[in-house]
Amino acid sequence: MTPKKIGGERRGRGRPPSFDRGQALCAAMRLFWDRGYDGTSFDDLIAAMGISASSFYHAFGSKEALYQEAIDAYIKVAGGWFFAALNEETDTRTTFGHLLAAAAAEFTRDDLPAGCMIAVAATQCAPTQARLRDLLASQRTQSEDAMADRLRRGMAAGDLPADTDIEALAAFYGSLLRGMAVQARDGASRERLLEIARIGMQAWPAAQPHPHDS
Amino acid sequence: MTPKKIGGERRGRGRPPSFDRGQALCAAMRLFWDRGYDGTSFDDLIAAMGISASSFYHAFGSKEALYQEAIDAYIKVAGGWFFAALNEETDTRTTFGHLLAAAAAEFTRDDLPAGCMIAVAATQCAPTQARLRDLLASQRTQSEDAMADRLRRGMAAGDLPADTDIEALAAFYGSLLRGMAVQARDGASRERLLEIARIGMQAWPAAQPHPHDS
DNA sequence: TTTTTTTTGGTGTCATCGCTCCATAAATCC
DNA sequence: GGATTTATGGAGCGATGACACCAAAAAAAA
Repeated sequence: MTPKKIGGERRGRGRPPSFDRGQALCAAMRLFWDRGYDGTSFDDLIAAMGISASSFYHAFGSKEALYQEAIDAYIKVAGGWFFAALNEETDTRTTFGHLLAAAAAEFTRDDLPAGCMIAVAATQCAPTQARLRDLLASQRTQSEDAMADRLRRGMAAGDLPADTDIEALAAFYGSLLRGMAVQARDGASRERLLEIARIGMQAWPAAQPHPHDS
Repeated sequence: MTPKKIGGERRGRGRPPSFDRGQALCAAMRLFWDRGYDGTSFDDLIAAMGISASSFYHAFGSKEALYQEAIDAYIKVAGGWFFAALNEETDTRTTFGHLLAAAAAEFTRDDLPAGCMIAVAATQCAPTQARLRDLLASQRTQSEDAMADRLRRGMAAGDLPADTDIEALAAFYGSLLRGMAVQARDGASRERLLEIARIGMQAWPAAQPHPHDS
């Protein structure tokens, strides 16, 4: 096979890879995203990545290791809009409104698989896959923690009533996002997801009545 | 093996089964519920059901056929509390509050697997399992339709503003329930789920201001 | 008792899955 | 150019997964 020039700079001794590792990883991510870990076979992977079994193991080690890399790659993609929305410089309520709207849009892109790669992955799996299950559950926890952090900042800024249960509110929006991801995978339209998001924002804690408020 | 007396009445000619079909199906349902379709192997199944491979195929036909029966059995279990809550004779808002609370309780029973068997099943799977995916998606749609029906009745009874988007509201509570199921599988406590449910009820449509309302 | 019907135990099969090995190819370094 | 290093192609391997077959067993029916 004709070796292709990949990436600008090349150095190091041996034969250069005939494929772009990043592109191959991206192809694997899409496949895992769409079909899950079990639903994606080794042969599916190397076909989609355009590489041979030996190159696969040489470059990625194992299916499970590749999956973990794919998760990391996904977090670079989804974490992009997720944290961008969370770190927006607006009041907390607007931030969460935008976060849900961004999710509705991202879950229904036509250039990527529907839904979220992590939201509902490995919730039902064999005991032998406990590692994957824990990995995914941990990622879900982390995204919820990020939302809780943002809510805490919001409370400090006075955007939320002082008696708001931050953890519960973060769990609520985390649940809603996961449910939206399922809807997306079942074929829900972007508009439908936006409606769900809009209703979800109706649950935003009402401001406490203050003596000096209108 | 000593043939066991099972069920009250026996008739028909041949050798009686040495196991209770209902119990075996129940054991399979629990396993599928906990581990999903892919995560449950043939050997796992016959071990949990306490029967041999030949008895398995004789009684259930195939793994996929058994899964469908297990889904039906689950619907008998979960449909019980689900439709009981939906058909409660109260106002619509109270009904949905009780529905979410019932889900929180049922998703965290200590005598059954956590979460819901259907909520997030087969959202990511191989193309060869399109049948299962469609089956599960259809079940999810049905439960959402049932909620929409109840909301429509509620609107007719004046429990909901006339401009309420019924489909969107049903999709919202459907999403929330699925998200709660994921939380449950990730180990969330019943109390946490109840908090999520409580917040979800804050999204209930506000009554339209009427001239003759207080 | 004999026949008929149904279930069971045990063994075998066939495909797939994830993975490994090794000889060879293609690059750099000396 | 030769040595060294890294990647590739291709063949194959052991385990598992889902399932099939068939003779024997256990019941009712004749």
